[in-house]
Amino acid sequence: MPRQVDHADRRRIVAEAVCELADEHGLEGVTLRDVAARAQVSMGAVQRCFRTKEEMLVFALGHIGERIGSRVRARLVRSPAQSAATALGHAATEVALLREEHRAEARVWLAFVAQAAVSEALAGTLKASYAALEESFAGLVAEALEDPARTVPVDPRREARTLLALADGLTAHVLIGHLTPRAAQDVLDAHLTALFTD
Amino acid sequence: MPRQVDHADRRRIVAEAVCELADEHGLEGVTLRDVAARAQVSMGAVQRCFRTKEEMLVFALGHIGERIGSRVRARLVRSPAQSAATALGHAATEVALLREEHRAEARVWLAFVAQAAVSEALAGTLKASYAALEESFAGLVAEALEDPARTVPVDPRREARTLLALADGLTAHVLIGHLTPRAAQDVLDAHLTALFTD
DNA sequence: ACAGTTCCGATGCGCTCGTATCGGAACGTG
DNA sequence: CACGTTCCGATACGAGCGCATCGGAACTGT
Repeated sequence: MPRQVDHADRRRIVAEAVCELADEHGLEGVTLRDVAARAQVSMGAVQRCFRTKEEMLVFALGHIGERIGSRVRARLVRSPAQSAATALGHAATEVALLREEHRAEARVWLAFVAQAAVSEALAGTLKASYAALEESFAGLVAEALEDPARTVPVDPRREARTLLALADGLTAHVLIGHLTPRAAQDVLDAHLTALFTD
Repeated sequence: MPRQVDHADRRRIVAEAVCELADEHGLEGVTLRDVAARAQVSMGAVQRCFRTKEEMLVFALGHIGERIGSRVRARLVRSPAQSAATALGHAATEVALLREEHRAEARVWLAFVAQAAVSEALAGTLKASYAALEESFAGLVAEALEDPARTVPVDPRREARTLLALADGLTAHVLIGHLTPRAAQDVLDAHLTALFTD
């Protein structure tokens, strides 16, 4: 067996470059040449890792989805003593990518979501990510609201979907400058408070 | 004065073509040639209406924003006798573009939102549309919740922002296939019900 | 009818894109 | 130390892009 290369690792490096460029110029500003340059490899190397550009984009989407998902999961288990409600608030904030240092990820994610509306391959990857998030959220909502003294019954799945959609919508509105991150956080907090005080 | 052409009208026709193509192949699938062909005019005519492609896209965004906005406004005044709460529900459904026949508009809108995250020109137009919607919604929320018997005070502006973000998030989730239109409508209805029964 | 102005369809240019190709560098193996 | 395999950098290619150009069609006012 002659010269071998860690393909998995290179794919990750390339995916990072894709995300950086998508953050700066949008998804359509991502070209193979620029990606290769940013990743400090040759175009040939990129082509060896991914047969086509679409394959590269799909991998990059999965990569960033994995990163966000694992950060959310980390938030959920960091402090086992916290209430489910608190955990849910943290996780939702994480999903909404409101913190300044995650603005880039938010832009990339939004670009992928828009593209997924017309690309079956991207849509599949995205749906998997969202399904996993919805599951996590639904579990947390159920746990946080299992108080038998509640006057109004709540559908955990529906509340999870609400939270997820709200987080995504807030992310978009922050990105285009309609809301400040602070205002978005305020909206999110108010929604959660209302959810847990009914 | 020699031969004259209704430029405003042609711009509208071209904008329609832009939206149709953006719906089918995403915003980056929109080329001047395809737009001209779809609008049944020559490329030269398109170039006469819009100096650059970006100018064309900005106009198209404004055009579709105007269409959606006026539809929302129509919903708000159609039946003056309806309660503010009902009007708000209708308007929110309209903004979320959940009805099948508006799916195309939703895809176009999402494409523009994503692009606006990296394009100042588009972001400006979008912000104006959202600001107007938020204003309308905030007014309706205030009207619907002016019941002095309410136990918990509500910030109309914040609720308007919540509603707007939720609607946008739901739109995106429907487009990528994570939610069915029915499920999205269900989420929206539940949110409004909770808002008006607290 | 003619002159003057506006408009636009056709065409070309320069560029960038994604992809295909291939010769040689790199390296484990016998 | 060659040999064989794997890898990749450089380059070529055809397609498609946005944009510029321009000659003549179309139409108005005289």
